[in-house]
Amino acid sequence: MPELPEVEVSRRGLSPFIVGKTVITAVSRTSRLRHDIPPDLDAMLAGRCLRAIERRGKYLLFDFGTGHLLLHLGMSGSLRLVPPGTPPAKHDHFDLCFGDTIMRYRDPRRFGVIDWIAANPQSHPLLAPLGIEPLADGFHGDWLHAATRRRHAPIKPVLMDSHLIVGIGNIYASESLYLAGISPLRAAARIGHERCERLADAIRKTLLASIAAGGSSVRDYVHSDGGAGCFQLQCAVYDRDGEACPGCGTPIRSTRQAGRSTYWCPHCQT
DNA sequence: AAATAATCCTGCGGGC
DNA sequence: TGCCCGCAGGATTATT
Repeated sequence: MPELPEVEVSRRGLSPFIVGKTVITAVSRTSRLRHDIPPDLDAMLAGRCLRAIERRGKYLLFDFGTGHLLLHLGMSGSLRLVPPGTPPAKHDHFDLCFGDTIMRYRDPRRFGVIDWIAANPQSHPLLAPLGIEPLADGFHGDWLHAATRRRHAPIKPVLMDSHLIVGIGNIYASESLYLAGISPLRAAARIGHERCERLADAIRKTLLASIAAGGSSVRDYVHSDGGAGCFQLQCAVYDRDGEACPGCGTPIRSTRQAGRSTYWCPHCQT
């Protein structure tokens, strides 16, 4: 569910309320998400002060100085702050309890990840293979062009390959390609330099716009499912099969690529 | 090697 | 009303 913007908004929304505070206790209510949750998390975290919350791709890293709490929201995960004493609901798998608030992790499908990293986060097996950050300075048309010369798969699933670029999920892949005017079916290696420039810009714009849309309305309730109606920038093509393209009126089409739904305008995107 | 399918899990909406 | 099916914003693993 959450792509890079949702994770970044969660990071920004949570930070003012819990950075600088000390963990009273950490509570796990399930043993296993995508991987086993370390059973000794409470021992690692109790009494430790949260220094910062960082983000790498769709992962959140809670820096405690002595190590990092690694958290991934998977397909259905969300984080929120609740008052102490709030009873957990179904699928509320993990609490990070501070003196005055609880950061509560909910994940019905349990595709998420919670882990403790004692050493350098860069060397963690889930983080080490990750690709470039699309909002970093190094991500631009030149880079994208060079990185895709040997990729003959359609550009859409290539954009979603986290070993190449992190953070672009199924929604923003379709939306970015629409903004760039590039067909999701086009082989990545057959997109020229100028269009790679446009695509890199489109990705950056799409992600930043979504962060801005979510960031303004998140306060003590941080979520990624659009529950309060404050999230998710209006999509131009995603989930709009058959509707009129906002640019030219041609019906939006959909198909499946690498097992995921894709949406595009066959007139505006070539 | 690179690209696709199968997989982990629960919930929800549509069709009957 | 309920049942069955397919699908869901991720990412790894196995298979062609």
